[in-house]
Parts: sequence; structure tokens; C-alpha cells
Amino acid sequence: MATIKEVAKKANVSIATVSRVLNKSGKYSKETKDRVLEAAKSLNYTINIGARGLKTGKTQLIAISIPEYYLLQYPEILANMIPYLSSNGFHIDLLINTKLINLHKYIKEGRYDGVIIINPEQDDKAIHNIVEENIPCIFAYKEMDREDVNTISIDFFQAGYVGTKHLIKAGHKNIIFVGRNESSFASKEIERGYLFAHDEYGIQYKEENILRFSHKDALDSYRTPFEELIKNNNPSTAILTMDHYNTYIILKLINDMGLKIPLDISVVACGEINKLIYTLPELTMVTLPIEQTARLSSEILLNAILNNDRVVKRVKLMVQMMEGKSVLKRLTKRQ
Amino acid sequence: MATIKEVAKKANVSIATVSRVLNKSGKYSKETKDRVLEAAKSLNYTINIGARGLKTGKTQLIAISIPEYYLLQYPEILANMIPYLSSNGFHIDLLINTKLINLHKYIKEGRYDGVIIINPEQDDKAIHNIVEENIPCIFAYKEMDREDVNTISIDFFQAGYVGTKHLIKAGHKNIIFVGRNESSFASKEIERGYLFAHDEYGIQYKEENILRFSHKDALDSYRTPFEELIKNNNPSTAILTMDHYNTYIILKLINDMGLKIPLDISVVACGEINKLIYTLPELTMVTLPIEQTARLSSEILLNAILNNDRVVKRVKLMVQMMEGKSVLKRLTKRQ
DNA sequence: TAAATTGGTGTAAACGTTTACCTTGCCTTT
DNA sequence: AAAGGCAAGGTAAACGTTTACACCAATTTA
Repeated sequence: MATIKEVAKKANVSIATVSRVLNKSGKYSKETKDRVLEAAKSLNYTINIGARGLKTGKTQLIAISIPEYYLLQYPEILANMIPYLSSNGFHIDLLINTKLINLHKYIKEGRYDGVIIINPEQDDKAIHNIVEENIPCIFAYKEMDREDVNTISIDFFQAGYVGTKHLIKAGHKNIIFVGRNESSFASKEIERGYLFAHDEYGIQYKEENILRFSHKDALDSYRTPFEELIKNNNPSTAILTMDHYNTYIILKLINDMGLKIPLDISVVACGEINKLIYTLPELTMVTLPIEQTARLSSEILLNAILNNDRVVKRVKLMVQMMEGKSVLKRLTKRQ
Repeated sequence: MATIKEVAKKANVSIATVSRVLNKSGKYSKETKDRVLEAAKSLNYTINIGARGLKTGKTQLIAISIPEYYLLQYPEILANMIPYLSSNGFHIDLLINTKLINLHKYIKEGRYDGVIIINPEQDDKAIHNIVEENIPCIFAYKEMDREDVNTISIDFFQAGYVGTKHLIKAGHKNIIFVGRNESSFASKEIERGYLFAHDEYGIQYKEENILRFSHKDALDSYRTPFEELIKNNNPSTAILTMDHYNTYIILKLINDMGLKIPLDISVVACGEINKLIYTLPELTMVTLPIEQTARLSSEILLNAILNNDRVVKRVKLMVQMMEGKSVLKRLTKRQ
């Protein structure tokens, strides 16, 4: 590996001059420039990025932290973040399922110029520490308690509300919600929206209509509770799901039971659904603004890094209803 | 940011000793160790990773290069690589759609301890340069011309062959192949398998049965050519698709035309399909060993980095047939 | 014409580590 | 008791950059 020293020797100048030419900083004559550039080329020189980083304190590296179970959204997120950041000369350290406390350690090690944290775990201490480090940082996906951090959140409450309302307006009163049983912000918020819609229309919701599973549960864990709910004497006519995986499983179970969508049962998939899910009939979905989240996060972060803009940005993004054919309009008797 | 110097001062030892204690190298007494550790803790010290890298020539960074259109496989790949590499203390620079020539530049800049290149573009010069740099490096997904590089390839030919054979054995003779029109290694190989199966069974394939689209083409680009092929006077009875996106589109078109799977038409999806695709009836697929590719690549790379093992590894992984219900067995008249 | 400016370049320190080499003092050997 | 070995820890160079400062010559300004 050729170093700046060797280039300097070959071009018969000092290393300072080489550095100046290569970084287009300071003053140098045209002839010197040509000589340096040629020497660099002939020696096949490339800068040592670590050495520069040591000197300048900049690494041109951005961390993106993301939970593993967020699997099916990776493509949308990454494809909307990374090329944009790359084209601005940044590299990405992709962290999957990394504890915030470790992320904080990495930040302290001086690895990053900025950080994007997607769907962070709840760890106030670690979050506090990260914020204290005072490097450009964005929390994406969920709403944060602290008001002093850049946040791009998604209105999951609205998602649950809109999806449920759609079912209620179609005449459904006995709606199953399939959520997650971990401390999932998305699931909790969607559930809140689900309940709110019930309230608004004066419908008494039933606790037993809410099913909660772990993202690790296999199809068979779903089967019994689900079938019981469907087969009881006051059968549900509609289901609200909240991610790709549980939607996939519920569709399979419905099919296994010999039920038809939407004739026997209506389905609204709400939340973390990959749009390339193929179903017959087409699913009615409430989709999340994932690309927008990704784009905004990276833009705001870059602005903070490059222009040293430290004004706190807090954005909440809206969800979108995509009507398919999986909801049956029931004629309700006027009361 | 506290440095090793400050820790040394506080612990009343030299920086060399601090370094030794922190890296558990060399000799030091228990008391010294305690004093250093405490000083480090009280000063909230963390190592500067750039400085260490400069000195040791190691960065603990691994590049993973991946094309953008490979979207729906990200989760399987990344989830099977990154946590494993992280747990071994490595960070990941994820490069999406980065030209090999740029990757080579980054390697020369001393950024990485190792590189995994998934589905590399065809650029012999750049590949040559990368190999010349002589850092641990794996090419995954496609077969390489060079025999002196670590390669984990997938037997796409076999995928096309098995999928087509399955249809032929079910009595189909007029099989459409929906491939990609770019220089896609996967598509070309699957097509080769498709042709080979025809040959083997003495079936004359028809050039017009092969459709090729770009991964960027929208549904409407597919419609006319596809419908014409279905509606002509010797209608096709089966289709072989080769990625998630074109499978998704073909399924939609089949539905739009009012055809039923498998009664009117049989489908085998072959290649880059995400298993969480939901269809009725269940799709018959030939799936790729993506997780295995990911796992093997990272293991081999780590072995090369940590144990300096430079023996070239070349592995070809087999595909797997998953029988669903999307293929109709036709009774063929004996000839 | 003296002073000030500016263009072009070099010198050397600094960034925060790791590590080869050295020193010291104590403990074993013989 | 002399020699050798070893544990513990210090000194200083080195990794490859960037950049403040200094310097000189040429040009401009007053």
C-alpha cells in the first residue's frame, strides 16, 4: 500500500503538499498538482481511511440499527436509505438486533458520524446516554418519550383505528384483533386504535377477541385459540391483523378451516405488511409509510451531519388505507 | 472523550500498561490491573477504534455487497449473516448496488478485514483487482469463472431443470418460462435448465414460450405478451416463474384473466421466492438455499480472517423442491 | 521605495493507539 | 555468592494522515 509519504517522495514535494492537492485544500500550483496526481496514480495510491479518521474525527460511517423481527420491511427501509447515504459518500454499519447499550459503546468508540435507530427498544438509560454523546441521531418508527430527539414516527394508533373503523362501517361488530404479545409499540398502538374505534361506534369490545402471539410462534400455536374463537356460538365475522407474518398465518388457518374470504370472514391487514403479499381476493390493508420514514430519516440525518443543523425535528407520518376485496359489506338491520 | 493517556495518568502508570491491561496482553500485577480498570471506568473511557485500526491494520469491519433488485432476499441473507458476524466482534458495511470497481477502492482504502460479495456483476477487471488485494473474500450466489476465489454458488440450472421436469412429468408440454432480460445469471441458468429438461424428454421447446422482463417492468408491461401467449390457438398449460416479483405479477394476471390454478393453468415458482408468499392454492416452488448460502459465506470468511486460512473453498449448493398444489397432473394419451 | 499582501511550499506536531525493546528488582539456581 | 531468569512496567517509535505555522519570493499597495 502506497502512502502519502511515498507519493511525496516520487513527486518531489512534501507530504503536506500532497495532502493539499489530494484534498483540494490550500494553495498549490498547476504543475505541482499534475506532478502529485501522476505520482499518486502511478503508485496506485489510495488514502488510508482510518488514519484520516483519526486526524479529522470523521469516519464517514453511519450506523443503522434495526431489530431482527422486522424482517420483511428490510428491503423497503434499506433500499430507501442506503443508496441515498452512499451517494453522499457515507458508508453504513448495519446493526441487527443490537442492544442500545452496545450501540452506545460503539458511538463512544468514535465509529460513527451519525446514527439511525429504527424501532428502538425501551431503554431510557441507554437512550439518555446516546443522546448525551451529542452526535447526529434519529429515532425512527416509534414515538419517543423524550422531546429533545429527532423522531420520525408512524401513526400506528391511526392504523388500528382506520382499519377497525372500516370493518365496523361495513357492518362488523365482532372483530378479532391478532396482535403481538411482546412489548411491541406497533401492536399496542394498533390495539389502542382498535379499541378507540369500538368506543366511537358504541360497540362493546370483548377481551377474548384479542389474540396475542410472539413473532416467534409457529402456525400451530395460533391454531387452537383462533379456531375456538371462530367456532364459538357468537362467531366473529372479521379479523384485524397487524404484521406480515401473522397475516400470513391467519390466511392459512382460514383456508384450513374451509372458510372463504370475504364471504365467511372479512380481513383487514394493518401494519407491517410487505406489499408484495399475494392473496386472492386482494387484501384490504392499512399500509405504513416505510419508504417515507426511510427517506426522511436519512435526509434529516445527513442535514444534521453536513450542515451541523441541531434543531430537533419531530415528524409523525400517516398511514394509508388500500382497499382490496377482503371485506364483506354486511347489511345491518336498522335498530 | 477520555484517552488512554488520561487513564494512564489517573492510574499512575504508563500508557503501555493501560493498553496491556485493556487488551489482556503482556504481564501486569493484579493491583495495577484493578487501578487501571477503575481509572478507565471512572473516566468513562472507550477505545478509539480508528486509532487502533491505524496501528494494527485491522478494522473489524466486513463489507457485504448486494444488488438492489435482490430485495426480497435481504431478510434471509442479512439475518443469517450479520448476527453471526456481530457476535464475533465484527461490524458490517452494507453496500447496496455498489459497483465492484468502487468496492475495490474501498478495499484499498483499508476499510475492511474481509468482504462478501453477493451476486457480483460481471466485471473481470474489477474482480481481478479485488482478488489481487489478497484480503479474505467470498463470492456468493453465482458461479465464478475464476477458480482461485472462494465461491458459494447456487445451482440455478438444477432449479430450472427440476421445476420444468416436474411440469413435464405431470403431462405438460407447452410450458411458458418467465425470466429476466438483463444479464441475470440466475435467469439464464434457470432457462438453461428449462431447455435441458425439454431436451431430455424429447419435447421441442418453442422460443415464443420464453418471456423476458426487466425487474423494473410494471404489471402492464407483462400483460399483453402474456395474454397473447395464453390465448393463442395452442394454449400453454403451465408456467415456470423465477423470482418473487414476476411470480406475483403472473399470479395477478392469471387471476385477471379469470383462469384458475391449477385447473386451467399450472404454476411452478422457481428461484428467488420469499417463502412467506401466500397463495391459494399453495404454490409448488423450487426454493434456493439462501440461509445456507449466508451462513456458509460468513463462516468461511470468518475462518479466513481469524485463522488466516487461505485454502480456496468452492461450494455449490442444491435447491429444494417444495410441492404445493399449483400443478395439475394431466392424463396424457399414450403415444 | 518601503511595507503589506499573497502564492506556493515545507516543517513538524498531533490524532490515540500498539508493541519492540529496555530497565529494574526479586527469586532461583548451582 | 554469582549468574540467570522472570515478572512488572516504562520509553519511545510507529501507523498515515491533516493542519497550524513558518518561510520565501513575487507582486501589489501606498
